[in-house]
Amino acid sequence: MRFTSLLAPTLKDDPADAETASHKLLVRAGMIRQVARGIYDFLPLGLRVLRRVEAIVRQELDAAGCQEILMPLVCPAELWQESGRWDLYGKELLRLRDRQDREFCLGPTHEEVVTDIVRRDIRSYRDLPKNLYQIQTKFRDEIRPRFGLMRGREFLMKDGYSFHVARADAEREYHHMYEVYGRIFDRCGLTFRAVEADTGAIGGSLSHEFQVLAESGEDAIVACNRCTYAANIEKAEGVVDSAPSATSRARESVHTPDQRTIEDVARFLGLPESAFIKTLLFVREDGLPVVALVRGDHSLSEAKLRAASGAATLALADAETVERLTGAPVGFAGPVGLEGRIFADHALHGIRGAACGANRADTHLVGIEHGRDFGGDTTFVDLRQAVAGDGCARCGEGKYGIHRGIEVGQVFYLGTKYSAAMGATVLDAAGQACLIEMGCYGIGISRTMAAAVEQSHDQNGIIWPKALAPFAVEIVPVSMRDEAVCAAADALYHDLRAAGVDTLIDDRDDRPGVKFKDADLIGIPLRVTIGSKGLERGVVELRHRHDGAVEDIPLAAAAARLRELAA
RNA sequence: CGGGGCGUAGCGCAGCCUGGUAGCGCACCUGCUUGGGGUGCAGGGGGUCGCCAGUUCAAAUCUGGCCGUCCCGACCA
Repeated sequence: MRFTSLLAPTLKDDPADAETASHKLLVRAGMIRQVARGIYDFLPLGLRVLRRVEAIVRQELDAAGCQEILMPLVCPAELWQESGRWDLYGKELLRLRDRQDREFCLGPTHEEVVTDIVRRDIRSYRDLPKNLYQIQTKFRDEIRPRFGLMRGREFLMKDGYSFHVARADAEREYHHMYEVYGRIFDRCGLTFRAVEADTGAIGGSLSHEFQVLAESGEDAIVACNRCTYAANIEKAEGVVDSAPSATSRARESVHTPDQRTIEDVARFLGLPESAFIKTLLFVREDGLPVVALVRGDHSLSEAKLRAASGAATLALADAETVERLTGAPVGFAGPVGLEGRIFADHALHGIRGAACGANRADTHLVGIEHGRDFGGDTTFVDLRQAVAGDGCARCGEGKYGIHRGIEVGQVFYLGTKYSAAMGATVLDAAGQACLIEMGCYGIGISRTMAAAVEQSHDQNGIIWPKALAPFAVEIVPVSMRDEAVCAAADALYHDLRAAGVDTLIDDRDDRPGVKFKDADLIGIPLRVTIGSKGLERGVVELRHRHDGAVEDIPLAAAAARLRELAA
């Protein structure tokens, strides 16, 4: 490709609306442009990178026995109503009506549609297993799109679905996909970790996320420093020392005017935060209130509460609901005498001498004791969000460290959630109808592109991993007005193209400094500079973007050398 | 949805407080110059100042509403 025919509008200044490295650099390098909030154009260079990620994903999936299909972006409401997600998915699901006033949505994921395919056309266990995937633009009307491609509303995603008769086979496929995902992200040149994950609203029972490690990541993940255990923080179980056991004492109520937060009340009463019972009220999607209790110095993992309470979604109760449930304004809730489904973290089991809200305005209780004052109808589960330094729940020896990650892929074992809701069955060998066992597997293609930039850039621009770079080699003729330089650059360009090396030649009539800056910004791995001084000695300069290493190579051997390096 | 910021030329910004002919840098066009890390000089084109209403002799500037966008929070296969 000649630079003069390429649309690559590079910018000197960071765009004012960009925060993260990938957002700034992808815009500056002329790869993407924002069209609307969370919606982007991909310009030629950006599209090339996107295609590279796609190609790797396709190759690995096809090699793993998956088949590519393409499902519609616009999906009929009926399918979503059948699975129940039309009502559960919330505003993230962009709904629209056609001219006949029929309801549709823009598909944010395709479990319903793919299950519909399978139930219509697969009748027999002999037709299984199948693993179907698509690479398609998705739309989710995110509450808060941000960070450029990292959390867009419209984005490119690979979503795949597996169908088996036997659960054991389905689980084997899950582990198979887990391996394939590792190969895909390895080939992309990314540093990542596969971590155990919450299954969230999509349901199912087993899930891993593939997290690209980067400071700017939106997710927190914990990893043991002794064993291989790693998990999303919302899922990770951590071992914590139990609270210093206080002596049992009589329950009494104390006047705590306007002391609402644990921090306030702890200071007011002169008690450690760990002596408090934090009481949080939520409302399930069906309106049922759910109460969570955690120790005052701990944070609640909503994902764990969601799992424990069997909720598809949970929302923190608003002030009005809190008053209705506790009879007190926000800030004075406590478990004593509270009705409803109550879940308490293990750390509260056997607690004594604790403090909590009294369910009365400006009042707290002290001397609270598990068993005596609360706990009769309380379910004790793990609700606490792990923190750095917690003991590892898996090996029992290591400690947790916390890392930031960008979720680029996730695999789920779904079981029969969708096949049951939508009646997807096959006849087994005995002629019995049985529900199909499903798995689903996603990769954020455009997000992977952004994650690569987050992980690999410097002050001057992007440093593309070889496998994702828009071109393998960039040729920079120092001057377009020097015939010998132009001839040599052109010859090399043609040799490389003939050898199948993706090559960009910067044939703009610009100063060399301009070309060097743009080359660094765009981030092609290999740069060949051809100038009159070098040509006099029969050499050109080869510069490696990733480490800045520079070497002179004979012009005559340049094509062969570059082909070797680019392979 | 709650809180905050911003909206002036393609990009980055000043001007707004204190109303009076719309400016700077980059980019772009022309000429010369320069040619191994964003050359230098000279000339030039380009803006209904987000939109609508109001106040005023006069609004980029003051007031109200709306829209867009960014950040924080709630949320998130």
